[in-house]
Amino acid sequence: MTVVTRFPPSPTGYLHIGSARTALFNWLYARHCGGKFLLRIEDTDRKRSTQEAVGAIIEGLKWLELGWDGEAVFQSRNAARHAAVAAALLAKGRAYRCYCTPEELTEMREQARREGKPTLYDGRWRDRDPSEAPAGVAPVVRIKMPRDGKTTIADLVQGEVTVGNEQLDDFILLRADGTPTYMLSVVVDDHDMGVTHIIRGDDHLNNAFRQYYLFAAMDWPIPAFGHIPLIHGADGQKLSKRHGALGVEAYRDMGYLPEAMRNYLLRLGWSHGDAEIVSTQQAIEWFDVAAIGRSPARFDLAKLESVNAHYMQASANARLVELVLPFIEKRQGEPVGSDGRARLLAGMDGLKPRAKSLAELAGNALFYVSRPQHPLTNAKAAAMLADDAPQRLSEAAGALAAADWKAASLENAVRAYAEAHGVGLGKVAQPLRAALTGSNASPGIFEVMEVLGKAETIARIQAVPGVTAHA
RNA sequence: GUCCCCUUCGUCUAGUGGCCUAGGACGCUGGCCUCUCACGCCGGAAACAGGGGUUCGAGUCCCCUAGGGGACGCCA
Repeated sequence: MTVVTRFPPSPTGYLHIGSARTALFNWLYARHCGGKFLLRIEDTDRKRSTQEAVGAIIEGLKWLELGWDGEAVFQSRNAARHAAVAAALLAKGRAYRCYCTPEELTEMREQARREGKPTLYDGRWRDRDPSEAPAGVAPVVRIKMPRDGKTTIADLVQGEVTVGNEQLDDFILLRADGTPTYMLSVVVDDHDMGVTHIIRGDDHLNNAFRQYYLFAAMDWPIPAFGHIPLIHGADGQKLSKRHGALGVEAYRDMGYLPEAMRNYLLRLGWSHGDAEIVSTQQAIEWFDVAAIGRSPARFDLAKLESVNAHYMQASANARLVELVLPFIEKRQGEPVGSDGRARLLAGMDGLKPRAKSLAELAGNALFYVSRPQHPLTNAKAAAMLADDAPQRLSEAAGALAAADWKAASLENAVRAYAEAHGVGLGKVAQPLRAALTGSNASPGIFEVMEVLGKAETIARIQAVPGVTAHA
């Protein structure tokens, strides 16, 4: 049997982080089994679905590099088919028309709650003769669910879950206006698309029991279910926009790499022994729904950053330059020239172990594309330029001018200068750092000089107020 | 209110009755390295929610309590 999984977002917003993980798991499982991963846009709620949301979701999946097989299915286009299935169920006697008004249903629920009973539809039209139908009320179509006994689902993640059938009411298949409900649409589409494994958030666990009987009523094979726990915010509460339930594009814009995002999301709920850094290839090989944990996980930005830092260090310098460019250009408001790009590439080895995100990398790399402006805004760096620093810089510039322009020889020159004047290396290196980078923290200063080149280095030193032209 | 699910360091987790004086990772922290900041390396603090069973033996199995989450729509 070929495994077929699907990801069915409703296009009412961006692709948020929990959905992204669900998509990842479905994608991994399909790839692991050599099966298919399908995308279905559940746009049956015409009022809330938007074209922008469809675009955002597709962009999000593409960014995460979770490719789907075949064309995306738009659920709204299958409405006629869904209605036909409801009609078939009606003809088979597995469904019936219900003439209750919304007000009547509300009253029914309120009373049930008052009496401490489950707030479910009581089946009052299940066996009533259609001739009793009130005039002027358009009926809905409801499925006939079993009235007693219990139902057990062997969930791939949760294990065996049993519920009393009295908890399952005759839910609506077709609304009064003839349009299908979610419950009908998913089942019909999952069947028609040949879905074999439904892996989704455990907020759908209850729905599985209802859908189970809908498949059964049509004599369709019942797919396997795997309900994964939801992701919570750092405070343990439901993930909301305040703490992490951002669209994946927000994480992209914060400067996280897609492979880091995948690795982080993978470890949120799934594990393989002590493995932390798991390549996508390795994940496909190892992934198993049974290894997904059953308790909800909290979203932890610090860990994401750490994983991201790992993948940044593993990235090729040229790729990092391309990825960081937009961040730098956004910060300085103008394009980076070819000199700047060349410096970024040459300096990347020193830059990348110092950043956990592309945004941070951009901030640290700014000095390579534009000169520090005096007076420096960085107070600590400004302090390094005080007192006798200008004199040291003037003299050091002289020592530098004679050196071969390589980090090692530049270092030798500065060390020799410091020794000759009886000062620590830091006394010279720190003013140089402030002069060249405008900051008190940077890659190794001799590496910086090499990358900047002789002319630029000397120019930046001479730009420091109080430094006398020497070289 | 009814039903379902969950509960190991702050966080993500390993653990499937003895290998656990509970392991790893992030974070925190002490140190080393050092031109700064990182990286890296070495070390530390830090958890089986509580209570009953079952068993020679329980983090691992059962029950109860507490806490957390989810679902109860003519939304998806």
